[in-house]
Amino acid sequence: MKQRVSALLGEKFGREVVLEKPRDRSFGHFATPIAFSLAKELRKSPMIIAEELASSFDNHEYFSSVESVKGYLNFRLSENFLSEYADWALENSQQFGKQEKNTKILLEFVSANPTGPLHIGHARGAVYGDTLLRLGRHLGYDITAEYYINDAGNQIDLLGLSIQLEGRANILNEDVTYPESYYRGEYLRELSIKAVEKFGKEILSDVSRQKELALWAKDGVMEIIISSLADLNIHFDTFVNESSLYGDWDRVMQKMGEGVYESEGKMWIASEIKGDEKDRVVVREDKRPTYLAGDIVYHNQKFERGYDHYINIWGADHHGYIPRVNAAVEFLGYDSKKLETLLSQMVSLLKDGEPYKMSKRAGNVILMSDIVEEIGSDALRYIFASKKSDTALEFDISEFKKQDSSNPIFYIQYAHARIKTILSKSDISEEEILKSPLKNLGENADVLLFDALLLPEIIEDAFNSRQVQKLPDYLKALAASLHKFYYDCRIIGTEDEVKLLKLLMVVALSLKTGLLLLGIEAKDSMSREEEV
RNA sequence: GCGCUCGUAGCUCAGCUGGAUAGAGCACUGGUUUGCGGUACCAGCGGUCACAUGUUCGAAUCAUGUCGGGCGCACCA
Repeated sequence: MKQRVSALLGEKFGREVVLEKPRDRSFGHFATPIAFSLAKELRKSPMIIAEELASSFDNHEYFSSVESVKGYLNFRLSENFLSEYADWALENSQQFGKQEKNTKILLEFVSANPTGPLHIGHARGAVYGDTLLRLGRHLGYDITAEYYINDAGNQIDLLGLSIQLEGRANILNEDVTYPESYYRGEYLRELSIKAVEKFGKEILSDVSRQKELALWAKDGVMEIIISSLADLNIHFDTFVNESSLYGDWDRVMQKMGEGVYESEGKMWIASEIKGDEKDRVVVREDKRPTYLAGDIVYHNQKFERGYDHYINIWGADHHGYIPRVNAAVEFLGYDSKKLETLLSQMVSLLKDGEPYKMSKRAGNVILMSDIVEEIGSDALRYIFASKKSDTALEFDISEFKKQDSSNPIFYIQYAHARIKTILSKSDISEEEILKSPLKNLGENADVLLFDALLLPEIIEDAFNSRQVQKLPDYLKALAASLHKFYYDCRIIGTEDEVKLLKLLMVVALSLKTGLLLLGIEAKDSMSREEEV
């Protein structure tokens, strides 16, 4: 809708036209301050330019009016335009807001270490990534969702050690002295029990078998991770194991050419000349590769797989890591502009205004699965999708347990359910509703229709700017419009029943489509008894 | 110390490719249709957009500086 108007104006004025939403709806559907920017070139006052421009739109099929107000140019779309667009949307409900794009994107997110269950910080990155994935796919991008499994390096050894400690303490009943760093949490007990079943008790005491134990255990941990992601409606297309990459190391190092060099018995990447603070070690003196080495091979592999664009979603504490990976990509002969790294920031949880207690049982972290159990997947997804991902966030989960308008997710779903209820109560058939033209609706209904039809540009804007919170914001506003309309205007039994029902169908379509893109179920009815 | 980032209503946050009177929810106060789900709606209260300077017809938005918070500054991942 906006694209069409924008294209029309761009053509007419021979320049890019900024279209914005007027603050007050009485100003019209779209507005542009173009007269201000033209004022300088034309050496005329913005008011006069706006007047002239406005009058040049007389009787245009798209607009019922074009007015100039204080130098702004305000457009009001015609009923014909809106009605035809609504018809199209209802007829192609599966396609509403969809596009075709010939771009292949590799989206890597979560990629949490396979050493323990996901915690609340991981959940944010997971929701953010999955929401982007859904938005992008809806817009027609061919996106692959990938999880990178760090199954090499110290943390894997630590996993083996931690299972042994747990098993020795609880199965062999030994007095165990705990080292400074090891993993803790309930999942280790289960893993140690299963390990004994599979390998026998000896594996708990044999230090030389730590690695064997860990490599077996990480698959179990990945199962836990994958299943808790599935609870959030998040699924990955591909998994890449870090351990599988090192066979390629020599070839990749060759490919880096002068990007790597040897010094002090170690291999370094010359990342400083590519804008990093300093050069970094990639292979230690004892020949063990560093974490960066794995990432270099991994990114090489990504680029060799031939995507048009790459997106990584990382925890914000890794932001210092971006320059060195970009440097490696450049040395490998690829365009680092194709690699986009987005950050997901810390989360602090409150419950009833108090800091949420970390669970000892879980090893002093807040488990994602605990929160999902407490407030549900829909609410958790909504919370993370509704805030900018790259700023720190604090939220109180008690707010999302309420069953009233203070809980936005409830509020939106209730709007959808209200529409479904009305539609089911009316005697008019769906066919009849669809045939009826959306004309002479009156001002309130007209506003609602326009709001509902705005969804496609919201989706596009949210994805392109990577600011997924624009979608939940929109849905909340649309739900508010609906509730207000519902309150003001009776529908069943009125003369306008047919077309008002059609209007509501358009609203429901946008709500449902929008919720789906957030990975949230659009309910057809709300039950009062239901307590999350 | 250096780098990144944030500072908007009592609280949690939107708004930031410069544009019309700075928004929402919560909290607080007061109201609502002889009606389709009141699980809703309306109104009020509440702001020096951290501070300063600059650029501009126009700055919450851009630039510079100051103050304050967070994160990073590994041959850990």
